[in-house]
Amino acid sequence: MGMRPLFHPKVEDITVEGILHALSDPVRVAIYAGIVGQDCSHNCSTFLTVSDKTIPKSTLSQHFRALREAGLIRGERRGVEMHNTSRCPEVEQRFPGLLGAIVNAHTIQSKDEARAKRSGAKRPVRRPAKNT
Amino acid sequence: MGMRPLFHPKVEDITVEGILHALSDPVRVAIYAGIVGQDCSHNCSTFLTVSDKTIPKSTLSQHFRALREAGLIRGERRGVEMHNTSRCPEVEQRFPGLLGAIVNAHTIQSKDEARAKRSGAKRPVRRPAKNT
DNA sequence: TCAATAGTTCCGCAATAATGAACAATTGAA
DNA sequence: TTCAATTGTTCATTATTGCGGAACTATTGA
Repeated sequence: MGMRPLFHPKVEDITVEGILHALSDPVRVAIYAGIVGQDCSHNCSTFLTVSDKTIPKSTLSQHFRALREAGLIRGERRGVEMHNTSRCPEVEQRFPGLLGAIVNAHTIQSKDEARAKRSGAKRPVRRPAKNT
Repeated sequence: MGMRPLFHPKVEDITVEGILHALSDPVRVAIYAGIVGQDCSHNCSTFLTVSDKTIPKSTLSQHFRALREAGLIRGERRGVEMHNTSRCPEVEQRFPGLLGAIVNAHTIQSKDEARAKRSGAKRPVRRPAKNT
């Protein structure tokens, strides 16, 4: 079986559920934040490890697919590697303020976690870890 | 086994992932929107059907639990039934603008869907349905 | 032509989610 | 008190989704 062509939803087909689901995963937000951060491109292998955890490339591939199919990023094959860009403007047009609020919330949380870690507190994580 | 006491995370333990995950489910956003809408209370059985689909009560119970444990709502036993209130203010304090943006985005999407339905278009749903 | 590089797909197993059935808790009536 | 009705929860089973190793595809450069 060959590789199927990359699917990208049209702006009007992007759903809130899709976006929330895509960004409810720590690895995916990390990836997404990375892509949004440097608004230029970004290829996959930049994200081989997220928060001290090595993500297998097959898993990474799936995560990128999830982000793509949620309409959050646009992927383009550039020779042997991928060129990923954020679709922020489009999403912003459809759901104003949504992405900003999410990214912002994540920033807040990261700072909190950093502070908690420094003070040695072991905050219980609500969303149960998926595997060990 | 008796019924365990209802668990509610402290504000500072509420996570973005938790919130996004909780609200990435159509049934749960519907429930949550209902509770936020009439800012007074709301009991479970008001939500027996969501978008032409009857949700079994055991499933509903789990959904309420998910919302509770994500820190989105507060549940209180009032005799035989439940009294659910939104924890909006608290969440707003921790993640300003987040809930507003999500609810707003959902409103936009609902209107789009209604318009699409009127014009008879069958828009593909990106986030695949979980069952059937 | 072939090795190296970068991602993707396939597939088995693990983790999550849905839900019917049995159960628990509270209320009100007899 | 005792019991039926009501409301929600828990358990057990099944279905769905997600992870990740191994094999594969596609492209580039030597």
